[in-house]
Amino acid sequence: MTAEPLAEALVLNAFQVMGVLTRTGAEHDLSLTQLRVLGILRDRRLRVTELAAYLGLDKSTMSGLIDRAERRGLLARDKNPDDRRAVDVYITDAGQQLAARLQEQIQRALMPMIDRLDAAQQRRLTELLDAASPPDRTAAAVLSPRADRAG
Amino acid sequence: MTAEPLAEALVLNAFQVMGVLTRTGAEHDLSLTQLRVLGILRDRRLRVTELAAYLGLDKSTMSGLIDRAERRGLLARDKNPDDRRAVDVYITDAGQQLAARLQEQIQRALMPMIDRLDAAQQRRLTELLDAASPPDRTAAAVLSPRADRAG
DNA sequence: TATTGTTATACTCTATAACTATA
DNA sequence: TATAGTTATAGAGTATAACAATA
Repeated sequence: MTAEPLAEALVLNAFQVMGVLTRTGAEHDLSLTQLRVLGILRDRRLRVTELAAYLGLDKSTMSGLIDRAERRGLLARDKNPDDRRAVDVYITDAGQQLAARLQEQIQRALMPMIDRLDAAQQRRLTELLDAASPPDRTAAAVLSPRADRAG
Repeated sequence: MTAEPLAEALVLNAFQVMGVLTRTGAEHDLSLTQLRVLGILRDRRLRVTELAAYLGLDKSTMSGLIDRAERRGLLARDKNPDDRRAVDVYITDAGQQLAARLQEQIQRALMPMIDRLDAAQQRRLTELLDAASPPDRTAAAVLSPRADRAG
């Protein structure tokens, strides 16, 4: 086999983890993208364009995502006082509460995977994943706030 | 910190791997779902309902996905000879070639992550990911054919 | 002129409900 | 009756292009 077994394991694992995130989000009618928006805004207030950059999306896409989350009371918009073109986006209390619940639920849903390893293996896997993951502040921010501060 | 560091590492890593898959697919105008369809059909011929079950999607969703892939010449439909209600779906030569190219490109795109580890670490990470991942034949099948046969 | 954000438009992905054809 | 697949419909997510307001 010329195939890279690690590549295969990474892809398989990623699909399983994303499955957990997708299903957990779906229980609250949240897409993966909305999940990330909530996670990112948990400890930041960002303008529309900055948020779009975090997610790698167009600003027009961002407008729609914010609209729908705002309609549900999870986010809100504010005029930026320094630049009257800009719009700041921030999470509401309701959004904050939902984000906290999601974090718990995701951790719990990942437990079956984690519990397949003993404590030493868990530590080792964490180290290796951290070592393999290039610093990237835009990637996750779904679990704890500033989960992305590694970079 | 009560947070589970392994959970966080898994999520961060999953987003990075999915980013690679999404970007690679996008270079060929393929969504993540179309990528998976192609991967699954690489070495199987399935009926519409079976394919939908693999992906966890409704059969009506599946119809649309197949329509669009068929229009692009990547898949084709066949009447099932044994059950005249059923429709078999299979990958075309063009689809097979595209799938092979995608596999190469994905492997190459994952290399920056993999190369951050030395050979022993790579083996160890592969083992740990395999140990942590519950058997799941529906998850991946994006890289090599039968990448999902672990279960 | 360039940037920020929204809107109009179009396409993909997704599910639900209704339908046809077969079993 | 139940199952296989398609179609109609609706909504979310996405990008491109055009626009208004501001810098």
